[in-house]
Amino acid sequence: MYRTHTCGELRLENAGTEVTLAGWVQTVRKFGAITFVDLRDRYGITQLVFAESLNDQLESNPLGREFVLQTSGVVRERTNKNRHIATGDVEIAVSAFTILNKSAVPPFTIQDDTDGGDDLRMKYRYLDLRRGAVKRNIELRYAVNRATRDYMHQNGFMDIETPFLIKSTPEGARDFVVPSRMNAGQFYALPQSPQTFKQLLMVSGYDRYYQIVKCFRDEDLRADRQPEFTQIDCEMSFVEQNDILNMFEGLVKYIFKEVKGIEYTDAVERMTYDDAMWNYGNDKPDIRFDMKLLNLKKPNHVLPEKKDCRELIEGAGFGVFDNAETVIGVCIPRAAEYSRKQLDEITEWVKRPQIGMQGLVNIKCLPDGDTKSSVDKFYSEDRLRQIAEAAGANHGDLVLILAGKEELTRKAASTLRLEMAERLKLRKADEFKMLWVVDFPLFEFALEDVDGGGAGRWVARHHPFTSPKPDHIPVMIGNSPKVEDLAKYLEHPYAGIKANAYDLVLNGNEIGGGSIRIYQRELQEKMFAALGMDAEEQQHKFGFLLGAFEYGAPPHGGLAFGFDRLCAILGGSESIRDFIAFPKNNAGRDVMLDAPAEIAQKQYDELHIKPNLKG
RNA sequence: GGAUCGGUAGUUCAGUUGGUUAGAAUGCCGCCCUGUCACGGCGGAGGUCGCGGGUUCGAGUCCCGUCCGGUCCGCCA
Repeated sequence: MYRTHTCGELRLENAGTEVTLAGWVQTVRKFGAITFVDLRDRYGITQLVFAESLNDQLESNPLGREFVLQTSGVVRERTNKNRHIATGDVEIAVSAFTILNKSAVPPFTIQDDTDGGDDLRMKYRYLDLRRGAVKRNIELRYAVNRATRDYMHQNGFMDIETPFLIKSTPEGARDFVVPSRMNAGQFYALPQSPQTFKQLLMVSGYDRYYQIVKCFRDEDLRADRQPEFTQIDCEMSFVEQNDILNMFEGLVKYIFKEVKGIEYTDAVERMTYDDAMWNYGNDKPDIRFDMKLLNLKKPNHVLPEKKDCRELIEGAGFGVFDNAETVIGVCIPRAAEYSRKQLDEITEWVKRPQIGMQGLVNIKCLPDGDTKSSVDKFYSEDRLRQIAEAAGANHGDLVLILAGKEELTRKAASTLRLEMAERLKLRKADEFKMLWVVDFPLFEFALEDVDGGGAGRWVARHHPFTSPKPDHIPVMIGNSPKVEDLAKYLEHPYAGIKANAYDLVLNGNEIGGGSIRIYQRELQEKMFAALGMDAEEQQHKFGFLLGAFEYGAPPHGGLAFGFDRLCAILGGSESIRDFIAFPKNNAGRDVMLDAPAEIAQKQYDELHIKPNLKG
């Protein structure tokens, strides 16, 4: 028997018992004739004491960091207790020890505050995973997994596995493909999600399905995006949108309770996409703080008009505002005291290429009620005060105003809002606020081909299986089935046909999204046609689904959560990498394996492919 | 595809207008130390300044290229 206890479980009441422990050497502290060793495993750290009588043995078998050590001895109460660790009341008076394995000196310290950089940690990920900080993330991930499975099981959902080797039907993201050896010249694709399979399972009558499943997308990465990532994928039959929203906000609340011990009792607000864009410039607003955007110009067909604020800025002869497509203000609470230097710094920040604004106008609402602005010479103090009031500013607040092209300005205002909230420490990692964003547009216009002379095309904002809102279905099926007419109806990307689609947003992060699906063949065909697919292509790509819809497909809908991201947010981190045991880097590489890598010529031959490398 | 920051000892970093033998902390090795737990004290070893080219009497430092890593935009739900 290698061990009788773990390194995390011995307490004062175990004093006097003979135990055997096994673990890794965290530190060796030689103190004159006696030697202290901290022995670590997954469960904790226990102090070993080697008395003088063992010195000869230690001399011939010296211990080093990360050696694997088995040791026996009697548990005894410490004379000097350590209050920082759970086992701090006791220590093991070592009577015998065996070095089970030696270790090279690790390239970084195995501690929460390691001295290792990210690159090195990823290369030696198996050592990094020994660190408490990473271990706690992996444990949190398992806790979220377990809570999810509990909740889903309690609510009658079945976990059904779906295949990883499927057919490439690129609609949104680029597919990862796998060459087939037995079918020369043909390829599988790895699923971007089990979307069509879960819909087929609904047709098959498995009316509550879920899966915690790997998905694959061959797109560029970010701190919160990996090429292979995990979703909590769910689908239900005989449900309306509200049934789904209720069921899955319930899931997240259950996870909060089980994993974080947080009773999330508030109702989850439901906000339309249009309202989110109007008030926050963003379809995943962080509503832990207010700071709503003030639209100072009627947005040009971009959003349904809520309130015409033009009179506040028009007629002053300030060309920047007069000529801009959009003018948007953000009220920054308690920031009127910002110095010229600070304002210049923020101005430079919005002028960075990533933001791309030309400049930044400010209005200071001074504590004494006076108003001071960078555009004093164009606007009367009364007018400035009116603008500030419309932005929700009180004495002591600062209003920042951006002007320019609609989409750029809205995005910049949204980013500025988040940045200022970050600086004001309004985005607290231990505060959680959920939000459903509903009524997304069914389509959006992809500009990808426009620069190259193409006309652009309509694509599904969510995916092509999303149902339009019921009162918009006639537009699809009725009198305007043609793409041209549809395009005419959709004058601009933010309006037009709305979908029965919804996202769950947590602290400004999209953690899940889904939709009520199309379940009638005719409507699905119209949808495909709207996306530019002719009958032949529809049959080739999705014939199996259209066929299934002819055999009694029930009304159904569902959603999928980004599991890695959910874990990262619950763990208070922006990056999902530390919540994945073996993640890939920015360029999609596994630096530990050094993958991807070249394959042997024999493998190319078997797969009937050859590389076509330029240069 | 683009922007931006970084690459100097095992590790994390400093390194002045270009100027003697490139430093600190930590880790590692040796010696001392009987209650440490970030132990302490003394000593020591450890460097292709990412790589290639250029400017210069002289380059860690300036210029060009390239590779690697971080973050972001495009892309992606």
